[in-house]
Amino acid sequence: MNPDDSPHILSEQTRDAVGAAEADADAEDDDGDGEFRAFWADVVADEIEARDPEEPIVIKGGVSPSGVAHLGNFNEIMRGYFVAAVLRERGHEVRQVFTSDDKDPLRKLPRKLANADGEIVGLGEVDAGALGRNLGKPYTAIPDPFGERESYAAHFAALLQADADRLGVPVEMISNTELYADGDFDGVTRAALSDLAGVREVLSAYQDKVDGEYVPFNPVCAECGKVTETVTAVDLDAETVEYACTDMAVGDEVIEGCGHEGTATFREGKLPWRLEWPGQWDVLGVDFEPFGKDHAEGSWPSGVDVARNVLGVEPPVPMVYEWFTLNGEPLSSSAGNVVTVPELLDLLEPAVLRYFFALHPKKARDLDIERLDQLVDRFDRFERAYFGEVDDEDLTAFAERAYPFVIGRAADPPTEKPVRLPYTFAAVLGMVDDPAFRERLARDEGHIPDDASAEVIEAALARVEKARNWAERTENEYDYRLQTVLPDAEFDDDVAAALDDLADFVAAGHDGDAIQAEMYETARAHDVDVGDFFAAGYRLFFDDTQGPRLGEFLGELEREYVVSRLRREA
RNA sequence: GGGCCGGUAGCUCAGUUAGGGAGAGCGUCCGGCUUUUAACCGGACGGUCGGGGGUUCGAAUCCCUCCCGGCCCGCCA
Repeated sequence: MNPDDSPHILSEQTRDAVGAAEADADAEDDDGDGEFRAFWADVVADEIEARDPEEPIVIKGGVSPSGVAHLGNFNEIMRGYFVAAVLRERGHEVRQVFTSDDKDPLRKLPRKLANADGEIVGLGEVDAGALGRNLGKPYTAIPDPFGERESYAAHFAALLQADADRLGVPVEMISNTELYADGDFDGVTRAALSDLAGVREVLSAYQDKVDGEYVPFNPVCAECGKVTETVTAVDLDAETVEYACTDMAVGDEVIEGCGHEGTATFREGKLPWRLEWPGQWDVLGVDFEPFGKDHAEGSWPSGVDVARNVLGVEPPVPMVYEWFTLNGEPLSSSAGNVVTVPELLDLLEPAVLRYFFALHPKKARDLDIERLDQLVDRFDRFERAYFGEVDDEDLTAFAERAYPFVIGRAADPPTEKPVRLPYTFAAVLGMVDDPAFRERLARDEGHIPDDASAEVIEAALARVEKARNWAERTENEYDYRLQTVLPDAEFDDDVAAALDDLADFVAAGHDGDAIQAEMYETARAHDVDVGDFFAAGYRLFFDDTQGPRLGEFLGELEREYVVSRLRREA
């Protein structure tokens, strides 16, 4: 492979500066290097433009259906999204596609599945037999274990489509099975099978199994429906192959063939991955494709080779992205360490999630659910930087370029900064349910400007539900709620007497500051430790050992409720 | 063993394209908000930029080397 074919286009120090300069004739640079790019998607877009591609420019992603459409899979869509958005902003017509590689055979049972709502369930909760009986068959030939869609593949594709919709990404889902069925792959298949010696020579450099007998086509057995790998003859004129349905090794397991011998057309089977991937580039005219680092040293080099030397096409601009970890551990659906887009959207706004994908792809990133507040804080700072409120040149340069894409408004960037409640404060507001009360508390803390419109306020308060879900899910220190019924608690006599006195004080009508001060006075008067007294208050109102500054908080509540609660009456 | 990509403060990260001040947020500590608790405001502490060598007037940034981590180097995708 030519060094220029390295997929690490965001890592290299000396890129093809000449090409970039030609593509960007108005770039002003003194030393001849390319224009500085604060946003990686612009670097990629430069590479694409330098090739002078035909329009529409095609951006692809794709995965093989597996158990769960998790956050990592979504790189395939979101990394392309930013490049597509940048190219559109530069005036290009762009088509973003996503191939569901659903003619691949199911090779082993997934441990976990995601239902239509993106919730992760175990195999015990679905018709697992529908999967187990169909090992070896294409995903599109396997019933949906949830019994909702026409196939397992359709179920999985619908999940990703729904996630893309949730994040506002216009992506066109393409079924690989349909590409074969419609004949789109006929030409590629013919090219692969018409020069077997050439294909074997190319592939044997990457795969030990490729020998003088190897035929790069996997027919689907007409008898048992499984994807097979033993082709005994090729008839190019008829566009068919002869095959025998033999056993297939999958790791340590063996998926048994049925022994059937038959004939399959080019549309009744599939190409192996190393040919299929470049085949997709050819068929779909792909100009750019991001892929995970696992492909970087494996199928990418062979794909480049196949594209040029078997199919006679140029491979797309590549981009390797690093993998995410979740809570410090690798994403693994079998180990249960996965998170889906819908799950995350219960915890944060779509813009924050898009921001996460806008960060530099070559860095391995951990998504720490416990520390989700840090991610949101970083987004908020990123947003403030866009509006010129942060004294950080680098961040500001990145934000000025990337922010409009992150919030999905490249065409009409906002001119006013949205009102944002700090995430942990929003979590605190979750302790009460009344929106008006939430608004009053937020105003008291100065998080809502006096002249904010109803729409702005509603948008700001929308974060409260997210943050509250986060506090509940992680059971962290922000997870407390105002108790509507009297918690089960017992107090010493002197604490009880102090609570009664405080109740009288509140009943007499005082504001929050006064109540706060009185709490100290009352505690002293009854010879009660101040900490114990506050703890009693937190127990009564939150059934917890800690909470917000109590006196001022009680001043905001309905007086009658506070008085009766302090008297342990209701 | 070979190749690729990473390694910056306790945590999460920016800065590496374009060599010149080592940074942000969070956490911690101290202080303020009329006397502990969330929030808010101010301040401090905190890093041999993985180690070493080299180039340079000057290196987190370029080169070499070593260490650590992930991925690939069977099959599959």
